[in-house]
Amino acid sequence: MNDRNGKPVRTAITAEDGIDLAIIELFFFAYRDFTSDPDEILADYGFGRAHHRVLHFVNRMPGLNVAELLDVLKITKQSLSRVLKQLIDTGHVLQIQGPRDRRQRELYPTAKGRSLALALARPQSRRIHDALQATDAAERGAIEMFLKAMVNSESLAQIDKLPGNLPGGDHGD
Amino acid sequence: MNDRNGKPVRTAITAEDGIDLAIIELFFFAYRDFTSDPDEILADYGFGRAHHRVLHFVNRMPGLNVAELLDVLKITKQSLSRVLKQLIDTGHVLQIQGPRDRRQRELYPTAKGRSLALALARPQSRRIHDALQATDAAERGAIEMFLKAMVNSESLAQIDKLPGNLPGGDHGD
DNA sequence: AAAATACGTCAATAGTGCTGACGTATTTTT
DNA sequence: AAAAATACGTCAGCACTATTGACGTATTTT
Repeated sequence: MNDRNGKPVRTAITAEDGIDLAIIELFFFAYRDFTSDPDEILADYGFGRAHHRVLHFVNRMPGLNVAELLDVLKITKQSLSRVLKQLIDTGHVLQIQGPRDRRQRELYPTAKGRSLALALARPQSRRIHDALQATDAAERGAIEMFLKAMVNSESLAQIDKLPGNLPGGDHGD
Repeated sequence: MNDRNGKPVRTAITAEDGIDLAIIELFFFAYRDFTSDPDEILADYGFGRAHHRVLHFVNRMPGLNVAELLDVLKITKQSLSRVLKQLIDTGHVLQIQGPRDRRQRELYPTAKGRSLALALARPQSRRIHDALQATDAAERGAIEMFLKAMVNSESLAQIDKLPGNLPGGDHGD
């Protein structure tokens, strides 16, 4: 049964195969390690990565409603509900009835939720800062441009809605 | 119960908080969209991201044994076992008894496994290529250096073992 | 008054990961 | 040769995130 499906391929995939392996692999390792910092903190609260994402965007767009949050995260409301419920029950997030449309629930962080969001962002920011220590402004621009160009246009629309992000800050093209 | 835990914070976290929000958020969206390309292909096979990772590294380091694979992926053997079993049962990966140490199982892709690995890497490589279209060599170097600097030193050791990656290719510092 | 919308929730399922425990084949150490 | 360590596989149970489908309620729009 070991070789029923043909012989083993003994050569490695390499750059000759026309694949940008270097960046594919760097991206994988970099993102894994990038998320490991907040993961450790979250574990103390019994939270996971989903809580982090919700908390982050509630802090970045206070007052957004549930539909808007689902749109940013691109998950279903059933997935969101448990995570959001836990964040509300633990006093990190508040729901306030929409002033114009009372069907809506506006989401806000509490002071506690703000504090946790910053604690989660801090090690990530430090990692970025350290990684950029010998980087000049032009290089940083190239890095941001690259990351932005890796994003789908739908996601890009979400990014441009975040405060402090100059819409159309795309220097390329 | 809505405001038992204090008042809503109505201001957004911004760069003033000393956090590099731009890159944190770009990294999140970029990685999510980067993985969405292979995810669609994997769904046709009933596979998930874990299968992708195993298949990728088996193709990049043919003949590696189970312990080495666990070391690269940083998961437990129990987590690996289901995923690896499925890849073997579907004829994408072969296990061959280690020649020197017969306790070991060397992992190789089949032609089918190689083909799928390339099919999964291709859209990611194209996305990278497109993102870099207006990028010169120096900028590309800065991007690779940044990604590499984002990685933990333990992970870096793994990267340097991959074929085609000049060990110590770190230009920084 | 009827239809659409925003949201919450119940139920079932899938994929990935974990810890702990145990068994077997094989190699290394004593 | 016997004992210990190693490499691997597997069983069992659990947690987190995400999915689809269905249904209910309050509210707004038509």
